[in-house]
Amino acid sequence: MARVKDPAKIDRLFEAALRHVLETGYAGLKMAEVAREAGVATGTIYTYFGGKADLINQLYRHLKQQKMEAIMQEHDPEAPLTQQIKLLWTNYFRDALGAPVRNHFIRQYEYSDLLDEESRKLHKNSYKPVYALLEKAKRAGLIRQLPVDTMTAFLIGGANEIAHQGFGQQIDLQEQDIERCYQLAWGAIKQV
Amino acid sequence: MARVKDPAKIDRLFEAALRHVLETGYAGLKMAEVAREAGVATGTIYTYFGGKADLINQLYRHLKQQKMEAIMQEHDPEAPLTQQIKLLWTNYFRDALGAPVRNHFIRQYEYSDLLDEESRKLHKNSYKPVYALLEKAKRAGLIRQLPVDTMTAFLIGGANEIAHQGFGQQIDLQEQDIERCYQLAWGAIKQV
Amino acid sequence: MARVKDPAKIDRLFEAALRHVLETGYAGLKMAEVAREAGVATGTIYTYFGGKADLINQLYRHLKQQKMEAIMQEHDPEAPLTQQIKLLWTNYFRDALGAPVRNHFIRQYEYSDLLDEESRKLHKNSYKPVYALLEKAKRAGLIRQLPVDTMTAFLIGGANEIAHQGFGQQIDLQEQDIERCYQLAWGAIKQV
Amino acid sequence: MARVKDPAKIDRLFEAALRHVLETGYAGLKMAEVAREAGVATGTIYTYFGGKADLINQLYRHLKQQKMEAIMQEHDPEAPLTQQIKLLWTNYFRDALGAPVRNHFIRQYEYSDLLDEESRKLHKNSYKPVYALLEKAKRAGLIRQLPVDTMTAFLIGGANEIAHQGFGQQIDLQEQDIERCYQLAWGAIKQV
DNA sequence: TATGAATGAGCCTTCATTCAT
DNA sequence: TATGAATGAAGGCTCATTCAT
Repeated sequence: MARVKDPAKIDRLFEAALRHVLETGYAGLKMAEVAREAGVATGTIYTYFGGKADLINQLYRHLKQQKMEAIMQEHDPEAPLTQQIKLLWTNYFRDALGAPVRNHFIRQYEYSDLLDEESRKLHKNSYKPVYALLEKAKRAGLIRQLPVDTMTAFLIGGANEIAHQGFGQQIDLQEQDIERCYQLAWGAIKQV
Repeated sequence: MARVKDPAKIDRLFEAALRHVLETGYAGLKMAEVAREAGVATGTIYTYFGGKADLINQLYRHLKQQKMEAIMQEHDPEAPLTQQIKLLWTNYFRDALGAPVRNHFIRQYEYSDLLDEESRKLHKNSYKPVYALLEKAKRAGLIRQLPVDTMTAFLIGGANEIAHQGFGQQIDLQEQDIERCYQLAWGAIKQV
Repeated sequence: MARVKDPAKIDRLFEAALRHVLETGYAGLKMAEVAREAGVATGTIYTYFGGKADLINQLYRHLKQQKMEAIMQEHDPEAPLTQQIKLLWTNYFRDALGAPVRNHFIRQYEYSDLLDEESRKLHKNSYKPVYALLEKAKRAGLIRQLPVDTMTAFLIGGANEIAHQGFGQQIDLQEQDIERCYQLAWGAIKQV
Repeated sequence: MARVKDPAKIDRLFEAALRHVLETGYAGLKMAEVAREAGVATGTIYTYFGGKADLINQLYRHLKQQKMEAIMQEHDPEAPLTQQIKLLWTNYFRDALGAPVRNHFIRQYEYSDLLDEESRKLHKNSYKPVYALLEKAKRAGLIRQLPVDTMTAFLIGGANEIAHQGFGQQIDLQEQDIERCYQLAWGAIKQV
């Protein structure tokens, strides 16, 4: 009988929230504006979300999940390790440049104390497959014998930096540019 | 004849503002709280700063200048290029880890539209010496033949990433850790 | 589907604003107090008015329109000119004494730079019918051959002065007093 | 030994206060701005005046006294009554047009509750000579047999109105204009 | 006496949230 | 469930007054 919650509204609310929260920050984000841009009444947000903090947390988890899926795209655990590393790095890089707003948001809130328990858990788990892969590669002597989190930092640091620098601009990398960038990243961690 | 403006107040206001703005964001930063923590009355802030935006801009320039000085510390333009690069990178890395709050703040506002003209100019100029150095190294065939901004991204990306991950935690790197990290960074850009 | 805007609130806000603005002046008028006296929350004012300046402008136009209607009450453009003048003057006088607060407010803000374009236009237009009537009377030789704005000043000056002096007191003029006062006003402008 | 209060500063403070209080109202008047325009430090005002209210009261009395002197200029209690009335009216009119700012200020605060006892007393006394003169003229059958305050209202109302309308503009009345205006005023009260 | 930095109460306005419809 | 008017707490900034110099 009663109308049911409308998933399309949630998406529109997510979009509107994301569009603004990076420009204004959490405290500057206006619920009324999010509502207006999503085409719903102010009060309606509270049917879908517990409040501002909940909206941001749900948005975080929504985007984080998208990003994790993007990175694991076509991943084959049976493939050679170097190939797996390259695929994951390339996925990460493409995603960082292709969805800079989403990635900027995730980085911004990753370590903020706005995130609730559930969001934090998701974040923590997101590193696991990468760390596991690098541990294998270490044992295989393919990469340097350094802590995996350090090497991860250098792998994704360059990608994040380029995304950060190009934030707001149109970036149009060719396949060969990606290949070159990967060589930089790989040059950093590969066993010498 | 009257009380004279007290520069120490400015420093205390800077400290208090920095301490809070990263936790709360610009919109969440409360002038009254900054004042209270700096040990002055609310209104006193406005004797030293034009308002919230001006406080943040002056803070940005203050910290950016500190960072630029830290990076150029002991820099010798006559030294061998590889040595110069290593010194600058090491300075950058030490600073990123040693003053994570300051660096986080700078990165946060670097591309925000809160920065005024003067602040933007400072930011723009900050890259010049590094780019110039890398151009020389490229011509000397010491590093890859890639755009200097791309290589810069991979140089500082790892450092930023580690600082970002370790934000809020106590990081205690040994000299040899720094050396190892530099090898990662240098491995990324060095001519193969 | 939601609560609907309540025009009665506007009236209550007008009343409260008028009650205070003459005592305190514009800068001294407190929005919170206006709201409290109107029986609404502070923020509610901003549902109906753009802010303090807008509240005062809308109040001005509201009262000015009331006053204009009061003056033109029962005006008959076909009636003899002297009769028209007498009617308008009497209406003006009755209104000045009967609604001294309203009239004081209008005079106070009439030439202030708080008035926006729309309010100024209203003010400007309000003189037109009186000036037109006096011009006709001049051509008919009924009144002195002097500029109509000068004569208008003497017509309404006495009325305003009495209202001004009696401001805050209870004035209870009899019909014959009004008649006598009109004789003073008419004595000033009538052709000798 | 100690320097003594400087009368020139008082004048400059009066001037600055008068210049602003009409534009902004009492609550909008800024002590710091008055001080700056008078060329003294903010705190110095408090050497000369007890505070904002005292500044305005002293200013009122200062200006009121100036005005009373201007009106009584060349007054000769032995002269014929009609001549005395004409002189006082003319003085009043010239003063209203010649010092519109001063007169506007006086009118504005005349009935405000900002005035202290001393100021109120001065105001009350200022009417006495005019009322006495009109009483004599009434007894002599020169003017209408109406209350003197009513007739006073019509005498000065026109003058005030013209000053009010011309407020802020340059008014340049010729001698003959003044004569004509007096005829209007006299026409109102003279015995018919 | 003069200065102007310092104080902090106070006010306009905003906006997350609630609730009558 | 959807709406948007209503609420009122909170924050940036101002400014009369004080006071150290």
